[in-house]
Order: sequence, then structure tokens, then C-alpha cells
Amino acid sequence: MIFNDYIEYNGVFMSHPSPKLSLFEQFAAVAKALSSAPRLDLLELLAQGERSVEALAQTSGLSVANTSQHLQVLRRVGLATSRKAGAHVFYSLSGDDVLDLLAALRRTAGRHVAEVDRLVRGYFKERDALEAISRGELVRRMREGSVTVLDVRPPEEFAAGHIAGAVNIPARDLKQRLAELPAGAEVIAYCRGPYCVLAFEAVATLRHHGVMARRVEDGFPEWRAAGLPVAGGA
Amino acid sequence: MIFNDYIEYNGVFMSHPSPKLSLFEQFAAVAKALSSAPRLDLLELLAQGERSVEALAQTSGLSVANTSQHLQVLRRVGLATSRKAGAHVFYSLSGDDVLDLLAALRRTAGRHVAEVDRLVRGYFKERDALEAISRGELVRRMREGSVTVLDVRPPEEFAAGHIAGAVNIPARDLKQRLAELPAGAEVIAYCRGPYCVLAFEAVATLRHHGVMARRVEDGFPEWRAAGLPVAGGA
DNA sequence: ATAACATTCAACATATTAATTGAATCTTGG
DNA sequence: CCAAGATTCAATTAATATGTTGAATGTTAT
Repeated sequence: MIFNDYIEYNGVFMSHPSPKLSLFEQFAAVAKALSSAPRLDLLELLAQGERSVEALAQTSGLSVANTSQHLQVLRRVGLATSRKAGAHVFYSLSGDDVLDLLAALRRTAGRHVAEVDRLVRGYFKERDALEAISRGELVRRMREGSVTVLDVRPPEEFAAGHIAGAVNIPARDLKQRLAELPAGAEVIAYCRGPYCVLAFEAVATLRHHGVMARRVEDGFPEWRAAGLPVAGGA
Repeated sequence: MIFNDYIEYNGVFMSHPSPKLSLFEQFAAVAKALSSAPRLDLLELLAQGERSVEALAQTSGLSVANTSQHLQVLRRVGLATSRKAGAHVFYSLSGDDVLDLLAALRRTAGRHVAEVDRLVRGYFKERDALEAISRGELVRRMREGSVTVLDVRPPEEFAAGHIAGAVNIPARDLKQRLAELPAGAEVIAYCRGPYCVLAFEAVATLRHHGVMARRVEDGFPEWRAAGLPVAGGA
């Protein structure tokens, strides 16, 4: 749908962007959209699946107006898309390439952080103890039936989709609900993504209570993107 | 080397960054470093190999002071490293993960640009004519000897490393030097990277003069990163 | 229709960023 | 040691981004 000098794209009317912007400027615009912690937070939530503005505002702790504006930034550069359903607007990632981009960003930034960390405190301390297991290994262990898979995200996120066969105990409630975990089997915790702290905390808590526990290398979005079995969701 | 509250990292003294910065803030800082066209330009040049500040300023067209400052931004977030050799400082990418990150950024941003473009002008016009060939296909064609590989970057960059067997005619000089190209064989042009315009222009020029020509899907950095045969360089 | 709700818009104060300029630092060759 | 060159630093200005507030829009249910 093209008007005189404005095109509609993704539900937004925008003036012709391409003519003047060099490719580098286009790339820079995408990077700029990624260059804010709240927006990365939102993207990580979107990586879990489609969410309404309100839901995103709630879980991210941002004001609704602020959330809306950040989401529009993400949409404008093509990282997210939106769908209007009645009075609600649902946002989601615009494609799997966005997951790849986020993963690449995490990898590079994480490497740098790790290097700095190593300098700051002579070496890693507990990080080794919190060694993660890979997706592949988790699949193998699940087939053997020798593990309990623990989803430590909030119930709403669990309900929207989770690793098939996982148990949901939010990180907050874990201490009170330890009894619900089957005895004997090692617990493998996961949450939103590779850098979601919930899983780290859960593993620490479990070990502190004498439960064998590790975390999965990455989170639910990566699991689903890999085409592995998922339960729940729309 | 740790002082009271400052650590030396990468030749820079920085105050403890980790304690306060959340992971998202760390990631955002890296993205912010990518969010400027001049810096992406510099990164693309660095992807070719190590370069001095002066050389980078020259090829990018930025002032030396400005170049230096941008490079320091890249270094601070771990995208680039520097090495001091006499009076010169040589910068380079800090690892292959940076190439991956740039590739992911290009892919996502490029997809978006393509979608917008398709809307703006009913459909691609010449883009199809400028269809690229993949690295793999180029390797095959080179083995057959049925192609002339043309490097259209400036001579300095060519000298610093190029695809083994390539001919160097800078894009600027191409029109004058058409005669140097062996007749008969299709010409395959490449330059700095997948979005380097030089190769596009070269192909357009060649076709305009009746020479069969296409460009390679990506550029020299990707070729070298793939472990394919390289000539020249330090 | 009207009220309640979800989302977006517009305007503002505050903070960051980018490029320029000129000076400061450091290194090498004479 | 001194002069020239390479790089970095510091200070300035103009431009841009962020988060808040309150109003505007559009949608559903009563």
C-alpha cells in the first residue's frame, strides 16, 4: 500500500527510508534498536512467544507507555512485528534470524564480560560448579528417564509453552516447594535463555539443599527453535 | 594487573564494570558500539585485517581524531583489540565471533531492508540481474578455470590479502582498464563484504560494457574465515 | 451511547552521543 | 636533545535518545 511519499509497512506508515540511508546506516539503525537494556529485556520476553503490550510491561517492570514506545522502535527496524486482536496488540519476534542475532550478541558480549571478570577476580569461583549441560545431552538424559526437568519461569510463561515433560516451580517459590521434586533424579533447570539468572539461582538453591542440579546451556526459545518437543502454548 | 579500583584490560584502564552493570546492560553496550555507521564502516575495514589508525582514517574518510575515538569505543566493549608497534597503533577485530555478529546483523537488517524495498518499488528490478554466486560455487568454477576473479578493492587492501588467483582492478579504474581482463571467461567480482557496494558497481559497469559478470555473495573476510586459499598479506 | 480498558501519541526535562578543534603525549630518526 | 609524526585527550557544540506525564484514540461490554 503506497501513498505519495509514505508506505505502510508492518502496520506503520513510514516515509521512504531507503533512498537516503546507506546500508551501513540501515545496519546501524538495527543495532541502535538493540542498544538499550529494556529493549533487550523485551526481546528476550518476545523470544518466549507472542505477548501483549500490557503483559510485556508487567513482566519487564516498565510503564505501559514506555513499553509501547520501545516496542515500536523494535518494530520500526524489523526486529519485531505486531498483530492487532481486538483491543490488544500482540508483539512477537519477526523471525528466527532475530534469535540468531541475539545469540551472536550474547556470545560476543559474554566473551568480553568473561575476560574482564577473569581479570577482576583471579578466576571463576562457583561458575564451574554451575556447569551447564547442552541441549543434546538433556535430550539423551530425558530419554533415559534419569532427570527431572525443571522450568523456573513464572507460571504464565510456562503456560505459554515449555519443554515437554518439564515441571514448573518458579524460582521464587523453589525453597518452599522442594518436596515436589522426585527424589533420586538429577534436576536440570532452565528458564528464558542462556543468560537468564533464574536458572543460576535455582541451581544454587537446589545444591544448597543437597539436591543434584545443573542448568541447561540455553533456554526455552532456543529449545523450541531447535524443533525439540514442546508442550503448552496457544 | 589490578589497582585499587581500576583494572587494565586491553591496554585500557577501566573502573570495575561488572558489579553494577546487568548482563543486559553489557549486551546493550556492545550493541551501542555497533549502532553507528562510521563504526560499522571501521569494523568492515578491520574485518579485512589489522590496520593502523591512520590507514583506517584515510580509507573511511573520517578525521584521525574521530577515527581514534570510534576505535576506542570498539575496543572498550571488546569488539576490537589494539597493538602498539612503535609510533603506530594497529587495531584488529577481537575474534571470529565478531564476524559472526556482523553477519547476523547484516542478515536481519538486510531482510528488513529487502522487505521495505519490495514494497517501495513493486519488485526488484536489477537486483536479480546482479545475482550473486556463493563461495562454494566460486571455488568450483575456479577449479574449472572458467572464471576471472576480480578484486575491486583499493590496491592497499588487495596487497594486505586477497583471494588466491584474483586480479586487482579498483572499482574506480575499472572503466579504463577493461582491456586487462582476459576475454571469454565470466568475471566474478568481490570486495570487502556482502554489502560492499564496490562489487555491485563493478558488475554493473562490466555488464554495461558487454562483459559477463556477477559478484560473490560475500567478501574477502568471509572467504578467509572459511579457510579458503589466500594470497598476499603480512 | 457510555464506561472501562488497551494502546498510542505529543510534549517535556534530562541525559548521551557525535564530530570538530586544538592541545597534549609518546615515539622515532637525525 | 630536538623535530616530526602518530595517536590520544579535553572541551565545545549540535543533535538525538530516554522516561515521564497526561491526553487522545480505538475497542469491548454493559
